[in-house]
Amino acid sequence: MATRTRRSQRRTEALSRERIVEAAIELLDAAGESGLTFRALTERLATGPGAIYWHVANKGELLGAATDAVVAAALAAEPAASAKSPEPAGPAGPAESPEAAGPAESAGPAEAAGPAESAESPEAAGAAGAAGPAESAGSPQDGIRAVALGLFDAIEEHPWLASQLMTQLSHSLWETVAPRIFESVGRQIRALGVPESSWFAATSALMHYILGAAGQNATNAASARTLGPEVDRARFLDAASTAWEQLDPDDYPFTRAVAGQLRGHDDREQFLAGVDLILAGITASLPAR
Amino acid sequence: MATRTRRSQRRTEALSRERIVEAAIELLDAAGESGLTFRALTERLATGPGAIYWHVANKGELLGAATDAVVAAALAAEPAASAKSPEPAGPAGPAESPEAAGPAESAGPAEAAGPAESAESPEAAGAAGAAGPAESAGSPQDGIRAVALGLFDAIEEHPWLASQLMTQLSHSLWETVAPRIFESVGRQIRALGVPESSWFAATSALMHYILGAAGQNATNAASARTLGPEVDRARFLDAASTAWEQLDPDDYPFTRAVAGQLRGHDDREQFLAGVDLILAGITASLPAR
DNA sequence: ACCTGAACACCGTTCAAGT
DNA sequence: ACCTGAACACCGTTCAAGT
Repeated sequence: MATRTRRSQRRTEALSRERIVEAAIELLDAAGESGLTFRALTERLATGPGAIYWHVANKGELLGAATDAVVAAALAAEPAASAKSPEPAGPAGPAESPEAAGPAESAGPAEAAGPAESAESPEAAGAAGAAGPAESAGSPQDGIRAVALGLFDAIEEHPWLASQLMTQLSHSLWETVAPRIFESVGRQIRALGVPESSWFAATSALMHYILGAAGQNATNAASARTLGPEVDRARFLDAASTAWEQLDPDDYPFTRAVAGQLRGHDDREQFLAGVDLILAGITASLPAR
Repeated sequence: MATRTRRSQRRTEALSRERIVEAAIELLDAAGESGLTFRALTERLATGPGAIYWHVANKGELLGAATDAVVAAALAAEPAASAKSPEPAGPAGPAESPEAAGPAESAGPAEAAGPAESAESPEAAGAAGAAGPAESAGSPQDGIRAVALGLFDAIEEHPWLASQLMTQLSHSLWETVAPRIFESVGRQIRALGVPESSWFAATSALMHYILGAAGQNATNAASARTLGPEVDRARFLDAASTAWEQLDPDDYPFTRAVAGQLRGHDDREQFLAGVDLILAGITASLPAR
């Protein structure tokens, strides 16, 4: 049974690119990258493949649009590209408007980001104002941590996102999602007092770390989920840690020594420690105040 | 024409897991991840799919084996797991021996790594000896740069590697390739004088950055290659840079300001600058000597 | 302008059968 | 023990045809 319309499909509101992207994100979240299929999509949207191809060029473009929508939503709480925040969805990029905000958010495991909101760059202080409900700390460091955690959480909620951002980062994504991330991270770098000649290098380094670490974490989480439906994150780390402890002592002395730290570590904490490490490197090479 | 045996296939030496992995790497290098097909594999090896499935469980395992082989080769010049370097290929891991060295190396663009070889950790100084033909510098920093460049080059030569390492990093890879990288990077971290309690965090941060940055770079290089068969890397950066310069000034002031640096930058140099940034952060938080 | 759905070429994987 | 190759279920994409 349940062959059709798991979703009570009114199917009044005509097909649109937005609806297709929304459905694609839902499928990706539910079943990973292999879950996004034109067959599954047509069933969920109650159409034929031709209808989808009328709105979307191919699967790659659809993946790109889904990626952009989720990243935009993740950075929306941030002061990134939101000088005109109240309006529904102004066309942010130059070419093909990128689907507005993200659907399928659903506030996952109840706790969500935490800090967020926070700092605008000092020299443009008038714009941000005191609108934050929470603490709204001020330092650029806090701003960077907030952006980093925003992406970290988005990738954890949408594990397929890591692969897209890291390695599918096609031409079109370079022109839509890369600027979003660069802008959010870079404003804080600028606020930190980094000299302009180092902006690109510092921002790139941070972005690479953030995507790398968040991606790895999401993969581990996904692996853990696959092993057993629940309980399992600790079990996964425990298994990996045990395997490391059994490596050849001559070939892998360091890895064996570090196996215990693998077992005990908290992903989120470790992630932020890495961010702070890079921030320490950046501030250490800052010109004298 | 040319339907069969593009490769003059003697086909005497029986099929083996090694030959299959070797052929898989060749296909991946030649045509990317989508180029690895059981059909293409059977043609190149002059067999049927059943023969391959007798040696290999499925495509995922084959990808994992290819990944492990290439990473092992990339780190082989390093002092990682090579206490017994002359011997052909001792079984390094505990389970399923990992294919020995990498085939398909072919010394790409004639120049290759550069530094490499270099330092063993000080407290085991006797083992390394003065065997290096080149400069063989000594500092742990140089060691880390060498490991980082080794992986950077491997990913550039095998662009499919990034995606495997970043997001396909399945259970089995955690137990074969992750320790290789951890060991190579971690020994230098230890030699740097980082306190043991921070080994895991520091090594992880570096590894995430290395994989993230190298992966991004490989993707860009691949995108550039797709646009035009040659010339193109500069053209690709130029196009992206121009697109960034045309972003909305209100929404993307930082990204616009940094577009010029995107155009001019050298991937390799930028990559090493990021490594040094993290090293600066690590040494900055070192306990007083 | 927008949608339908059969059809095409291709994919990973299986398996009865051979040697 | 190792290999063959037809067959199966599924995939992305196309396209003549409808409204």
